[in-house]
Amino acid sequence: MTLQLKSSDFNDDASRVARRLIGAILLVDGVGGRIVETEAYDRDDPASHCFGGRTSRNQAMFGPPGCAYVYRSYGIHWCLNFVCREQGHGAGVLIRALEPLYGLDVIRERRDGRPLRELCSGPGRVGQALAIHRDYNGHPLDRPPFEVWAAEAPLPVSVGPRIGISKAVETPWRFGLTGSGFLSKPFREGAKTGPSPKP
DNA sequence: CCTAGGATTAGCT
DNA sequence: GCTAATCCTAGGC
Repeated sequence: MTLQLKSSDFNDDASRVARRLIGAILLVDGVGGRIVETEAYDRDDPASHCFGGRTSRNQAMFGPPGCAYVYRSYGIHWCLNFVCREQGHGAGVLIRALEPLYGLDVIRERRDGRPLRELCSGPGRVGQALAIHRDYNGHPLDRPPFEVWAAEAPLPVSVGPRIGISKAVETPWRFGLTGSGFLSKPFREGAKTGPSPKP
């Protein structure tokens, strides 16, 4: 944990940011862990909340890069995204899963004592574990309560289609730490890219 | 104004 | 595998 990401690190294509975030450490009030799964969403992407332009819900995604975009999912869950690209573009990275490492007691309590594997393995679970809520919408990620620390070494990253969407279902903008036991779902075999572990 | 449906999860069959 | 839970936005009239 040596390099804290700043807003300029997010001024890039969402897919590149999404891949680069695998292995990074995300903390909210000191609680969190290693990011093991992300998805990219862009403006000209029918699956994105930004598709069709600016609305009251998605306005944070059109704000400065390196801020949070928080949305309510299925009326139940709060999901966390990192805003990407230049201000006004409309792009983001959904944080889909963490390997919980910091503040485990707090996380377990918020997650009702569920098993370790189920604490942060899904976007709604991440939201609950880190106590994400609407007041964080638009909040800069390089200021408290957020901290995002860069991954320290190149890691094996799996790539595949995004989950739970009905449009652009084939776009391979889901990224995951290869072999992690904390993914929301496994990746198809052979969906690897970047450095891979020796067989 | 009205309402369909969603970047999900947990619990049950 | 199936589906209820639950809110609120976005889009239609």
